[in-house]
Amino acid sequence: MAQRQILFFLWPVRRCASLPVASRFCSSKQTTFILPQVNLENESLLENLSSMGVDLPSARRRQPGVLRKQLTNEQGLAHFLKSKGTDPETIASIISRFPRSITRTCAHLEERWTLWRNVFQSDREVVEILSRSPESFFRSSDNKNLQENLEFLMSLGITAKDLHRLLTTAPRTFSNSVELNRNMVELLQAVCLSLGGSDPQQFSRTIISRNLYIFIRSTNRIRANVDFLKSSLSLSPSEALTLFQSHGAQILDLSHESLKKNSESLRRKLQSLGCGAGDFKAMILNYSLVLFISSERLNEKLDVLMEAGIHAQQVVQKPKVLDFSLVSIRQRLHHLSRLGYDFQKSGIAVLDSSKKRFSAKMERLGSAEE
DNA sequence: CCTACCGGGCTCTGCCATGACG
DNA sequence: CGTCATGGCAGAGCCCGGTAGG
Repeated sequence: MAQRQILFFLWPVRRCASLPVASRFCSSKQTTFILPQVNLENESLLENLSSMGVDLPSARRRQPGVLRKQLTNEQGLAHFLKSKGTDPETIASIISRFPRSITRTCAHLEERWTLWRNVFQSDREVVEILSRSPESFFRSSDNKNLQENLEFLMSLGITAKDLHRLLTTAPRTFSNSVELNRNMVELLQAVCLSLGGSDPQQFSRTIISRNLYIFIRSTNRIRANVDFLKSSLSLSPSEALTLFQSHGAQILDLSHESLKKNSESLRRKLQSLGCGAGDFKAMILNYSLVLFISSERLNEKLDVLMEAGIHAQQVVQKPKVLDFSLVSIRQRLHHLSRLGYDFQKSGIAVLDSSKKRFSAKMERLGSAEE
């Protein structure tokens, strides 16, 4: 505690203001000693925001500097958002979560909105994304970059539908610099070429379509994961090309440490169940998303399946059954065991089906007994 | 009727560090 | 120096149904 106070004293004043605990400390006599005027918040701005229902402590914690500005456009922003169909509570929430939004001019907002509307069918859609993630819309003030981004993304030849999915799912992609997005595409194409692929354009399109988060990951992460999967599974170039263009595209955005951890854990687990390196590889190639599941959860799922008399080999061949929740898996195993279902004879595919299909199957099995 | 295969839907923001800039 | 813009990170699944072909 004593150390924290010393730190506050040594830090520049703005650091204090970004910490909730310190705000009182900063406005006390200590502050006037360090920096007299500059640190003052704009009282009329505070009143304005407050009357709009903005959560001031939250705004202060996030972007303290905005509250000290003399020129802001909160009224213009509110009016603008309202005209697009945003309700007052949402507007307040947007400002509370991304205060810098009130520094944008009306002309800027109008322009940016028009650019977004190139991709979205209605104002309603944009409002939904805005209320979900104000930062995605407001973090950058560079409309020219946004324009170039749109042109760049379209130049990749991704379909209008995929562009829409991309920006609905990962709106931050819009606010990345074009260079950053371009770097990612170039990385993907380089990966394709290094694997002897013949169509790097198509390769990158496919990965983007299958992994909508790709642009909000760092190229370092993607590169590290690509290299790790290639080496840890000893993938041949064509195996790698196939994997990354199918379900493997999605596991690229796992944090590198998690990917390694989950991967090692699964390898050990399979080993303990009597499976070899070939089985490990086969399982990943069959359904690489098993690497998404945390090691504890995955181990538990495997244990539950083994206890039900299923062989590890069967799961290796059909890892998609691990895609279902533990609760679902347990329930289904319970139902099946009551019917005396024989997994060795009938396989485990029954576990990998929708609720509707599973129930229908149960009914057929049930009535067949009587 | 059945299964295998496949792809899609949901959703993923909010925070921090750092360099640029005035 | 303060503020802004930008890059990067943590966290860690589940479920549905179209369709081809037996």
